[in-house]
Parts: sequence; C-alpha cells; structure tokens
Amino acid sequence: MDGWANPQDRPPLKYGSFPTSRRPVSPDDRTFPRRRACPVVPGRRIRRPMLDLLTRPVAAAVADRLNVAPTQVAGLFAPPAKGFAADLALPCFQLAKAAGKAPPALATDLAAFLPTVIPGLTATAVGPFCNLSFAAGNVAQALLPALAEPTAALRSSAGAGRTAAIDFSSPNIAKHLAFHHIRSTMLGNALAHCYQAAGWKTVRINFLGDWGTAFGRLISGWKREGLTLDQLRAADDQVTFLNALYVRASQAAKGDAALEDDARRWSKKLEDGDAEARHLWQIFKDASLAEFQRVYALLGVTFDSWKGEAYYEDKMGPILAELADKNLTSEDQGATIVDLPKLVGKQFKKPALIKRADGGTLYATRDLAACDDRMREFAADRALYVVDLGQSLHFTEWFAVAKLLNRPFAGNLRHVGFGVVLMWNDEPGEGLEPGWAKGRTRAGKVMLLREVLEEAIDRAAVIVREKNPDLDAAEQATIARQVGIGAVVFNDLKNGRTNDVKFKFEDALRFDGETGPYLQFAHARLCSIERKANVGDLAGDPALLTSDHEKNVLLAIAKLQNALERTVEADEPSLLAAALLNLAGEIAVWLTSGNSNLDARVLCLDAAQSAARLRLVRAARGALGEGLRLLGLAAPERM
RNA sequence: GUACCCGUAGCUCAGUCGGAAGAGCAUCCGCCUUCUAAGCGGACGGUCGCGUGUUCGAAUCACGCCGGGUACGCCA
Repeated sequence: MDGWANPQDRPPLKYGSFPTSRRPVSPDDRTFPRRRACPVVPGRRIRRPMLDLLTRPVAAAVADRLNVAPTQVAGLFAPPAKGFAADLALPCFQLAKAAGKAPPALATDLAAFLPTVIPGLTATAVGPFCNLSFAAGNVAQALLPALAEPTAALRSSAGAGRTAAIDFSSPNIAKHLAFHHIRSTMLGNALAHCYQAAGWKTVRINFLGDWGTAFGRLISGWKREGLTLDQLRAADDQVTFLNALYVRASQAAKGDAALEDDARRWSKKLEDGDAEARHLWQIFKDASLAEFQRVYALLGVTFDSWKGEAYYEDKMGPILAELADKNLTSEDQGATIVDLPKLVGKQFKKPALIKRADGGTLYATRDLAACDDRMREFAADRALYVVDLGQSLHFTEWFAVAKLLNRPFAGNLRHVGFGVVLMWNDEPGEGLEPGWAKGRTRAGKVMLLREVLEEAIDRAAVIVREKNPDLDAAEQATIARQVGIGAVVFNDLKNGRTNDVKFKFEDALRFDGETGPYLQFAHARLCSIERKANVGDLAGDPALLTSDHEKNVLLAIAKLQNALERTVEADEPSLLAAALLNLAGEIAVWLTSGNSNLDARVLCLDAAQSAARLRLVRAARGALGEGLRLLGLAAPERM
C-alpha cells in the first residue's frame, strides 16, 4: 500500500511508483499447513513443563494402571467443557483402546481410582471424559515455588543455543510509516521478544526500502525546484515535505517526456554512485530515519541491523555467479530466470526472475544476497520474514532457489505472513457500497501510524484524568501513552495474524473488554495491592491458598509457558495474547471477589493468609507484566 | 485461469494430533461502604458457507462447489 495523501496523487504504476509495503511462508513447507491459522509443527512435541508439575503424577498413575507409556497420557489433558467445574479433562477415547474397555467405563474406572493415589484430587466421570479437580492448596504447593522469579512463567529453554534472524517492519524511505506498518512492526517485535524468552538469541533486522527508481524522480524534482537542505530542515515534517515533493514531481512528469528522462538519468546516476545523487539520497534517507525513529520510540521498538536494499545493491555478483556456475539459470526473453517448474516441480507455474533484460537485479536476488549475508554474519539457525501474505509467491520462489543452491538454512526460512488492514469506508464514491476497504479511510486518506497512536493517546488521556485526578500531569501523560498505545497494539496482536484486520477507530481504541488496557488494568490492580501491603520478602505458605479463584489464577499462570512455546513454533503472538487474557480474567475475578468479602481480600486480617496471597499477587503480577512486555505493551503500575 | 488467505452468535473473532459449540462488543438485568467499576455476575443470541466422503465420532481431515480478499516475468 502506498502513502500518498490522496489517491489521485498516486503516480501511475508504469514508471517508478514507490514500492508497495515491503516485503512473506512457503506453501509446501510442513511447518505451515494449508488451512490452519495457528499451525503447530507436527512431530515436535509442544512441552508444558510448568503444567506438568501438576499433571505428571496423574499421567504416571494412569499410565501405570493401564500399562502404557506416560508420554501417551501426558498429551491428552484438555480444558474441560464449559459448565463442568473441573481444572482439566482426560478424554478416554484413545486410552480406552489400549485398556480394552469402552471409553465411559474407563472414565468411570479412572474417576474411582485416581483420587486414591493422588492426594487432593477429585475426579468425576462424565461419559467418556474423566474430569479432574485439584485441591487449590496442592496446586499452589506444586506451582508457587517454581514461580519465585517474576518472569519464570514466561521462560523456556526450547530454543537454547539457537539464533533467529527476524526481518520486520521494513518501511520505505521518503514515505511515512502508514498505519498498516503496525502489523509487521509489532508482530516482529513480539516474536523477537518471545523467541528470546524461549531461549533463542535474536537479531532484529529492518530491511529498509531505500532503493529504487522512485529516488530518481525525487532527486530530479529536488533539482528542478532548486530546493535546499535548509528548506527541508525548516519543514515541520520532513517526510511530508519529501512526500509532497514526490507528488509534485510525478505530476509534473506526467506527459512530459523531458522530465521523465531526467528522472531516469538521476536513477542511473544514483546507481553509478554519482556523488551528488548519493548525497541527496543520503539526506532523504536520514530525514526518513529520524521520523521512523520517533514512531519506533513511541512503540518501544528497536533494531539490531538497518541494512537496507541499497546496501546489497553491489553485492549480488557472487550469488548470480553461483547460480550460473550451478547451471540453475537460463535466459528467457532477455531476462535471467531460474526455471522453477523444470528444476523443482509443477507446483511452480512460473520461473523466478533473477535479472532483468536490462541487467538490473530484482527483489528476489536482493533477498537471496541479503540472506547469505545475514546467515554468515549472525550464524542464524532460523530466519523469519514478517511480511504481508500478498508476497507469499515471492518468498516461496526465492526459498526454492535457496534450496536449489543447497543452502543449509533453506529449510529454516519462514515467511511469517499476515493479512491486510482494511478500513471502514462510509463514502467509497459513486456506485460503490460502503464497506471494508484497503488502506484508506472515508476521506480517501491514508491513515498514518503516528496519527492513530496520537489519537489513541489523546482519548486515553481523557479517561486517565478522570480516573486518576490525584496524579501529576507528567504521570498522567505517561499512563495515557502506555494505555493508548497498548490498546492499538493489542488490537492488532490479539487475532490470528493471517486474518485481515478490520480497523475502526472505535474498536481499536476501546478500553474495555478483551483489550490491551484490560491486561494493563489487572496489572495495575496487583501493583496497587503490593504497594499497600508494603512488605519485602514474602514467605507465605502456599497451602493456605485454598480458594478456587486462587487456584484458577495459578493455573492460568502455569499455562503461559505452553502458550509461549506454541507462539514461537507457530510464529503466532495471538496465542500468547489469548493466554494473557485468560490470566487477566482470572485475576479480575479473584480480586473482585474481595469487594464483597473482606476475608477474601489479599490484605485481610489474617497475617499468614495475607502473606500467602501476596505471594500469589507477586507471581501473577510478574507473569502478567512479563507477558505484556513480550507483546510490546507497557505494564503501568497505576491507571 | 492457477495459487494462497478467509467464511463459527447482530458485529469483531477464539476454538491447542479429529472427541463436551466459546469470548468480547452490542442489547437487557444486577453489583461501588470498592485491597482501582478500564472491573465482576447473569440473560439474550449459532443448521460452525453448502454438499459428499473418511471415521465409533468432523467446526476441525479429504474432495467438489458457493461467497469475500490477495497474488501471479522484467516493481518491491
């Protein structure tokens, strides 16, 4: 999608339109099954060590009784159906086969047997299911000691020793970060955090769109209008200035062959390393980066590598030579291609283009060169490309070429694709129905990311002032920023990434229900209790945590680890988001239960009881705070 | 035409190897003497797009349709 202020300003496609949003997974790759939004890698067992603390003894007992391997039982535990007051359900279908019994009979048998060997366990057979309830105190004794570190619930060693190179955000120079850039940026940011939490080393790469024929037009326009650096610097917004320049230049060049030629000449000069062209290009790039950094700072996003397309412009020789050496390229209509239908198979309908008829290189070539460079520099084991699904074909093609080149990493390249952002359009123009439309809102304007964030902050500020009149202005502003941005970011992360995002201001900026602020509010409530408790080391006795509310909070915490590992394996932050919503929900129920019952409060009269509950507060606050951080949201202590 | 994404409650979406249909919003009814009501409880609401097949069992798997979206040789 493009970033022109008005659609009519958008240049015709035939020459030098700016690239669409840069940069996708392979279709035939087993890690990305066709119809599943949240794929789980087959063959690789998803672990849940934290929850295993509870289920292991049960699995062992069942396995022992039925004479099967414990691992055959461990994976079966499932959430109970709604309406059954149980913690976990054990479906007996598969085990019934091994036991030579009908599922309901086995369920009945296990329901009678298990409580005799597992202390504190109650079990009820409901048809073919055996529903299990643990005693709250036992759950706390099993889990709380493992949660002494605040972040322990969201740590895993699944990726220890491995490195992931994550390519995300990737905006184009001389254009604004449009709202849709939030997708790649925050998905990539969340994945980088989650990979790290799962033990991976990560490299965050911003593959800037800093090259292309559009810069020839921009330079040509700059020279024609006699603009100066001072004029650029004096602009309120340098990117807007450059954008407007581009629009004027392309308007002027429309139907003016001389200007078109001039733009082409500047493109060529830029490619040839002409000093003046390079100087102007660098100025445009610096101005753009400064603006990008303002937005990244708001979002709290950082990068380790900023090598853009321009960096690789003169580094494609070796890959072209290697392709030729290995007889993988051929000529077709003057262009150099890799004949994928012939070399790989008929799942490919067309060849991959490697070199244009005029000798210029292409997107795929750059990605191949960049990938070699990254793998060498960072010794990465896996590479993620967080790019919209519209570019799937591009990635399947060059991934296939990497395989033909026998790259050892070829099987570990992942296109983390996502759906487009659609805006509600009330007035789409003559003959068109109102509806969801790509990129633009009612006035036909492209929504800029910064504008959306600022609007969200403004709306949050109104509520913050109302709810926290005693806080000083600076703290109110900080909270408004955290909550406003949290709402927008979480709105983008909470659903499966392959869905198209339907953006309405009112929905994205909602502060109640399943939202970022909902998570943040639960966190703030826990912090508030800790402040009031005003205690240091806590040595509460887990056995005193005997209510179902407390048990449910613990179980919700214990499920986070599994959610984290699934998030990493499926490259799907919405899995973590869902687990955090579940946790925040249990926290809210727990804390609210204290409203009408003083004895149920954390800060109650019974000091020992209170100390035990404070341990749970600390564990929950640590887990929720860390979860927010992993998703890229702030965790306010007050709101 | 080919490939990919999507289709589940009025709206927006979850649904973890195939095993018990879920949430938020909206609407309606309750709960502030509050460890923070940005919260909690309840009600209402569904032929899981359609069909066939596989299976003891299908929202889930296979095949075929229908509908919406996206992409398909010298842009990125």
